Amino acid sequence: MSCRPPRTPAHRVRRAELAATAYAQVAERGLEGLRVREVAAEAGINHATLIYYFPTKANLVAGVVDHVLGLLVAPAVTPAPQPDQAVMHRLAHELEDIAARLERQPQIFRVLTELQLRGARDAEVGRALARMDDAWTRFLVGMLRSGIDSGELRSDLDADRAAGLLRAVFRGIGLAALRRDDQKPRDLVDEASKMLASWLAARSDR
Amino acid sequence: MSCRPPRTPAHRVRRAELAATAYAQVAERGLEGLRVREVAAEAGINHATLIYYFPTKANLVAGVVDHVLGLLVAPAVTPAPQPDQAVMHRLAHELEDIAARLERQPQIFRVLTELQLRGARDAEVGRALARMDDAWTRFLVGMLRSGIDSGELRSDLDADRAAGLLRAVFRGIGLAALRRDDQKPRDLVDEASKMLASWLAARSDR
Amino acid sequence: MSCRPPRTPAHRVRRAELAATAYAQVAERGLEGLRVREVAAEAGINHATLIYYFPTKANLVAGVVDHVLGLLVAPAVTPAPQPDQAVMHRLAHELEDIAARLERQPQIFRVLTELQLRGARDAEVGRALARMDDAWTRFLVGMLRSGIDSGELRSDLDADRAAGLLRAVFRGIGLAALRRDDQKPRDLVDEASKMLASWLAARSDR
Amino acid sequence: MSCRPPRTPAHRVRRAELAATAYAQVAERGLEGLRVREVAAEAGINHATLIYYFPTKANLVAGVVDHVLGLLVAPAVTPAPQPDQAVMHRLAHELEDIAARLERQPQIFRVLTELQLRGARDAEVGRALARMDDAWTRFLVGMLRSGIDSGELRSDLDADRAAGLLRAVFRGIGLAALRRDDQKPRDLVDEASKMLASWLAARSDR
DNA sequence: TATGAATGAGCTTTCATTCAT
DNA sequence: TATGAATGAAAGCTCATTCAT
Repeated sequence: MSCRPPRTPAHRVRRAELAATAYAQVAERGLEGLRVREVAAEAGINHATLIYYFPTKANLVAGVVDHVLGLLVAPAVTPAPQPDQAVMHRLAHELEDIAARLERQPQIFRVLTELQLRGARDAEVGRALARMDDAWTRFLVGMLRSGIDSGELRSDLDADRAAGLLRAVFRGIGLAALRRDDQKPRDLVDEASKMLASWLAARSDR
Repeated sequence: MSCRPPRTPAHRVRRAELAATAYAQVAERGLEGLRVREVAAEAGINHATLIYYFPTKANLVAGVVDHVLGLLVAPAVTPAPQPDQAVMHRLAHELEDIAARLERQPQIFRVLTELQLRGARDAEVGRALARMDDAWTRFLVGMLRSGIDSGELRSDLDADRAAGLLRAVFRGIGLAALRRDDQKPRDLVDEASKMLASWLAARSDR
Repeated sequence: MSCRPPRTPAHRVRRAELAATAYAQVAERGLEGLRVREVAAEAGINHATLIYYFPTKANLVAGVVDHVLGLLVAPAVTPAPQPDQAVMHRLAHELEDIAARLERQPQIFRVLTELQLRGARDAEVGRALARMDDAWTRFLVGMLRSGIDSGELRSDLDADRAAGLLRAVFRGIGLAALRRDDQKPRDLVDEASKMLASWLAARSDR
Repeated sequence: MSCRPPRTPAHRVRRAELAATAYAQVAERGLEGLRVREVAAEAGINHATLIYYFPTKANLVAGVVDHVLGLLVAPAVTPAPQPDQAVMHRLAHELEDIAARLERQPQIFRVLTELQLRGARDAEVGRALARMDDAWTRFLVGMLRSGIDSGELRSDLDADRAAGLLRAVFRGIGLAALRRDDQKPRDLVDEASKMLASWLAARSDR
């Protein structure tokens, strides 16, 4: 409280490392099971030292939020297609990205859900997630609009409403990570790809 | 612990009431914020009395699970269509049901998500949810199969995979309740209805 | 509090039975582990019914005291020798009695020790035990005096001091029940018999 | 639980002090009346601080056990006689030691009895007491053997059985502390000294 | 920077006891 | 007599946070 820690690069790096450790704990035990002492022990430092970097537990949770958002915007497994490519191709890439995450780091969806639930009661978490959601929505709307304009997508599509549904579909697929014995994420994504194509694509055969 | 209370009808009713109170608390403050004393206070009884009905907190959470499952199988807002009706009609009814819940009791999706997260770490909760999920899956698969057999749905549909995606879509729509300022649930559901139709329905025009 | 239960014979019998049940619980789990509900459950009645017979837990403990004292004065395994028999013979009988109890119902010494510890802090229990102890002391002193008078015991014996030591020896032997893997009670008693003889008996060989 | 406190000398000292406080509480109110909060209050610290040193109540009880054993092996009031002195003299010293404790710190016998009772149900406590008892037995047996070999004690003595009875006698004398209005411990010990002499000593006059 | 020690608010659970029926 | 329901006073324990060094 007296002297806030400096924002040197080394400090930032350390904070990021500790936030990653906290993220791992949340993935394992849930936000409810997050313990300051446990995170510090996992990081091999004294709990008071952790508090030096994150003065309150809320700060630590904010660090976890940052970490998750960082993971989400991180370079996907496959290189992102250019904006000038076909919309259906770009959507397929998004689905591919989700499938890859579901296979390699399913915890991210779990932690994200934990944070969304908390966001409803914690204004700071809520705002951060809302920002991310808005950015995602804008991205989807833009993509859909360009597809509609180019004639690749159905002309009677409402970009805003369609983006809302797209988000719901993606979210729903991500939530499959919460079931243990679910079917292969790959199958789910392949089927979703067909569904979206039949829904969005302009009917060239008419 | 020594002498368990009897299972008289009155006792069951009381337990159900208290579970409902606990459910409301979870909806408001999350599973993490569930407090035995708070639930008792809300119900206007001593906390020890609550423990008389639910000897442990885990029991109380199990009561919340039962309550949620009860809500989910409760008679939907509109009368359920008969199994001999068109599949698309029945699917539309499912969507309608979700929309109605999203408008009238959105907490149910919030609590359900809380329970799913806990289910990953709490075997008892996990089992109960898995049972529900399995029943839902069987229901969807059966519906899709009958549609495929009758020629109403695309003949090349894989009922199991399609049911998996359907579940994901429904789940994703339900999760819209976690966002505060989302678009109208009705719009989301209407759009989803179109999407599912274009995906599942046999192309009579070909 | 309003109406104390009647003292009918049936009532007394029931109280005695319940006290015996409580005694068994104390033997098993200690005075600290005595639970009103547990005793009631063991007796197959509602805990409130037990409270009807023993309005407070202290009453129940008093009942256990009575039960233990009853066991102690109960007809010993072998018929008690007449007061006109040799003192050493009567002492040997006392030792035999302890040995028999150590073999058949060692719990009695355990419970007795529990009660003695409590008696230091609970006036009611303390008084009851003190009465018993006094009676025992008087018995021993009388026996020793008659032996001294008759010339069977050493003439220079101080009956009061000797009785005190006798009590200590008996108590110490009884406490052997608190050790699990102790030597055979029989050996202990036999050895004690020799020790007391060499200490108390008049030296006829001098 | 996560990060156990270090075992620095200062820490050990503090633990010992707190264990002594707990010991005093047990002496005053019994093991049953031992309260973590009460001990902390008596020590002038917050109860959570006490838990910092003794993470569980069982740990605290173990600390009390250690404290008692430490008191028992502590340098007796009078300097311990050398092993080459007469056995009867050494036995007399043991009795003297008990008498001194009975007069100066009678609580030790009370607490010891509490612990013995608990040891029957608490494996950890039981083991610690068994170790002490074994050591004591070995000490007595060794002493008796040397006396028998040197001709100071009766040649027909069975060292093991005699040690068992000796232990019982000592224990019984120690238990005199549980009675409030008992005779002087000194008288008891003097009488016991005579008794043991007549029992153990070789009859030089025969 | 880093740490061990210390703290207070609050949690679930236990249990003897009371009471209306 | 007998019972199920209800209660309040604790109890042990957890944990984020503070602080002196």
